[in-house]
Amino acid sequence: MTKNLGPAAARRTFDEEVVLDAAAHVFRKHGFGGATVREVAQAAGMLPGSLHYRYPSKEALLLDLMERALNRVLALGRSAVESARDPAERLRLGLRAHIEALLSGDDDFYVLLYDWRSLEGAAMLGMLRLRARYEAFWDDLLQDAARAGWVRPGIDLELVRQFGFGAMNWVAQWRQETDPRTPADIADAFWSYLAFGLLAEDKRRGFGQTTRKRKGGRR
Amino acid sequence: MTKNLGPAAARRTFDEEVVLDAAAHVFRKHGFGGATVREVAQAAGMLPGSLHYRYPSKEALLLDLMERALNRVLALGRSAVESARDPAERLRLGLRAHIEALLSGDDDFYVLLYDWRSLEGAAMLGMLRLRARYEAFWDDLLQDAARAGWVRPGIDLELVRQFGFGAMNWVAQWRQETDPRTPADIADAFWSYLAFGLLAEDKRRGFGQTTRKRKGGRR
DNA sequence: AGACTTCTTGGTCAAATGACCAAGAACCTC
DNA sequence: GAGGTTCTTGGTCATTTGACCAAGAAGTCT
Repeated sequence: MTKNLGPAAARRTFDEEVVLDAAAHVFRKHGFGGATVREVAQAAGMLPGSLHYRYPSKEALLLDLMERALNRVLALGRSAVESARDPAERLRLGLRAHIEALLSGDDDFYVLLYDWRSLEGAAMLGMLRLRARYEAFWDDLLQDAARAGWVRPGIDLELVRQFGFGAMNWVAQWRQETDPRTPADIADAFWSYLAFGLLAEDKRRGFGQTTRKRKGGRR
Repeated sequence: MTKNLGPAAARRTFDEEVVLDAAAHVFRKHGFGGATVREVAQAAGMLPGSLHYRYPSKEALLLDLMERALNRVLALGRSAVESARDPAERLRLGLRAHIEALLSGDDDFYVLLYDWRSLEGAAMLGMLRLRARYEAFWDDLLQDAARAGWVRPGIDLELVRQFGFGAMNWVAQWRQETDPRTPADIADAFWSYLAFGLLAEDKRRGFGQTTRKRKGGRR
């Protein structure tokens, strides 16, 4: 299967992948707190000592894992989006990429989503910095769309990003393997709801089209 | 503070609340797997033995806790919604109630959101049944709106529910105590985005207003 | 106040857990 | 194939963990 990739270093990275895959699987199943290094080792096909040789602590595993996850979504998002110039289309493609990543079966993303609270101190800060890059990726997409006049006025783009993140990430929670909707179906439906809204044409009058009764001023 | 509510039974329920509050706090902080019964006991102001007297196991705590959480959101949602007849307004009020609950500081909801994976077997099934009641509450709201002609055709209401759940629940993740937006602000903004969509008026032509390229047929 | 129930105390117990390591096997390089 | 490096083995070790309990204290009721 995996032919000889060259000398030692290559196998080392390969091994690391295997270990992180195992960790992702176990952490996803039990949560970081509930998982044991022994089970990770077993899932990786090695003894606990061998795992310890590669990773000195459980937390180190979590860190590398979440970093890998973040790099992966970011890479997938960027590559998905680059094929289109149109800002709205780029948003749609980004949405697709994110949801397809989540539903690809890669356990990494679940750990990224659900074990955030297990990070501490510097580890947390590092992750936040990395996460900020992904958020910036989306903010760019949104701002490009807004600048090109695609977005109706009065919309808080940061709120939209969070709104979208929530909707997308939640898919990992509810979507079953047996669901007839493909990831792309779901993404496109989400895009359509988000872009056009739910209301029927004849019901769109009579409501403030931006938030009603604003409280604080814009920041 | 808490005046004598009457005889023993009252204090017992009060005690149980205290214990569940403590459990909610600890589970939220470390996750169910990472939390210890000792810490729960301490947070509840009692020795581990006393906690054991009330709850025979850690899992029993989780169960009661999640049940309480589910009953709470459901009750809050129902009561928020009953003041309006208009289907769109009822949706907006439901959204508000859900988000305000999440941001109220009640730890229960975080446990409900993040420790689902710690449930097993019958416990899981029981929770699913309870959760279904909350989902049904929302489906009713959505179907009422659709039946009254508020929703543009071709929209998958179940998908909309999940879409909304995701957006709402995610708020618990990102919203900081220092955020100038009130929970109601956020809820109303979400409602506006969901109802009207993001696109500017002049950009709404030329796209299929429902999902493009449907794959499977409608179920 | 006496009888009874409820709850707490302070601890035990076996199992699990994260971290660690000495000794040796496997591998690589020259 | 010798010498050095990398990795594995099989285990140890101090803690922590969930569960449990006998004995007594506190509360309740009549």
